[in-house]
Amino acid sequence: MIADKIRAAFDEASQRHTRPRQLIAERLIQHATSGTDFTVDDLWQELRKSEPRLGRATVYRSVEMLVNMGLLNRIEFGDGTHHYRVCGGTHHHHLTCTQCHCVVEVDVCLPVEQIRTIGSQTHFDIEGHSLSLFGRCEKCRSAHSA
Amino acid sequence: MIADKIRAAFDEASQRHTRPRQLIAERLIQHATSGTDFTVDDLWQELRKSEPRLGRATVYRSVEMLVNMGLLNRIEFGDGTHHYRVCGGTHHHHLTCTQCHCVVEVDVCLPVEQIRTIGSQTHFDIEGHSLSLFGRCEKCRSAHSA
DNA sequence: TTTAGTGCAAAGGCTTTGCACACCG
DNA sequence: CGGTGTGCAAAGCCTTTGCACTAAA
Repeated sequence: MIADKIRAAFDEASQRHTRPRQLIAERLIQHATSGTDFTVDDLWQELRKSEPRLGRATVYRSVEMLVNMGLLNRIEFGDGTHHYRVCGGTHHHHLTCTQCHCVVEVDVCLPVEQIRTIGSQTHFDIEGHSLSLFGRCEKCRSAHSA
Repeated sequence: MIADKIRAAFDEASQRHTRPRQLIAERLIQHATSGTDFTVDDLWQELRKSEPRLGRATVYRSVEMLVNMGLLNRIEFGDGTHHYRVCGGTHHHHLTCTQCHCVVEVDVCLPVEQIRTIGSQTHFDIEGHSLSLFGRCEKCRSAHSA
């Protein structure tokens, strides 16, 4: 379960159970459950509601840690902005609406043997890939169909 | 030819042939020819050698314009940095070395019918996609094989 | 001459860092 | 208590903006 993974990640990376990290973990679990993505600032604003003194830097530090541990996925948009998203582990990619920035998980992927071929052609040791699809979601299409 | 495309892009988007734009075009043609990618700052530094008074903002403005016209491709790295690259038009993707950041063009791509399927499943009007492969290039692998 | 395009410097946004303090164990 | 983790504010980066000026047409 994702909630356990998040808590385990904090445990593994640190020596103390602090209130800020508990709050961050809780909020991330909610995001994981609802499948919503967020910016560091989103997260900070949300957390500040219940803990006004929580520092922005703390949020940045936790997010960085979780990204390094592979629990949080950084989604880059073409315009240089980016969101984060809890990634439970299964390999998947994202389809983002270019208008409202909503994100949907998709399970398209590159054929494995194609990746292998590229690896041997280029003499690269291929470690990973990221695939982003862009388009307009149903809502935005109908809203702007005029 | 790519050189013509770059010049044509400047012509189309503007009314005057200025020295800064000529210099930028020239430099981009070189990058296109050698297949090297670059940051805005790289480009600015290079141009400053021959034209010390050339402003950073001018480079930013030109790069933005060319990205919008599809002639320059912004490559996002996982760590939030990004490079630009002259893209002659043919559809392709990039394989980047996670160690030295060198970039190779590859012609892998998602099967078209998969994209279509996703579109209808998600009710998105899919407009495009970006695919990045990461790995370690031959040089870096042998250098660090120890 | 006219005004698009430029250079400069200041302002902006996001992120990181330094440091004293708090608080977990 | 001891030291990790925190909050705060300052500093850093990269990028954009405002504005007076330059130089293409």
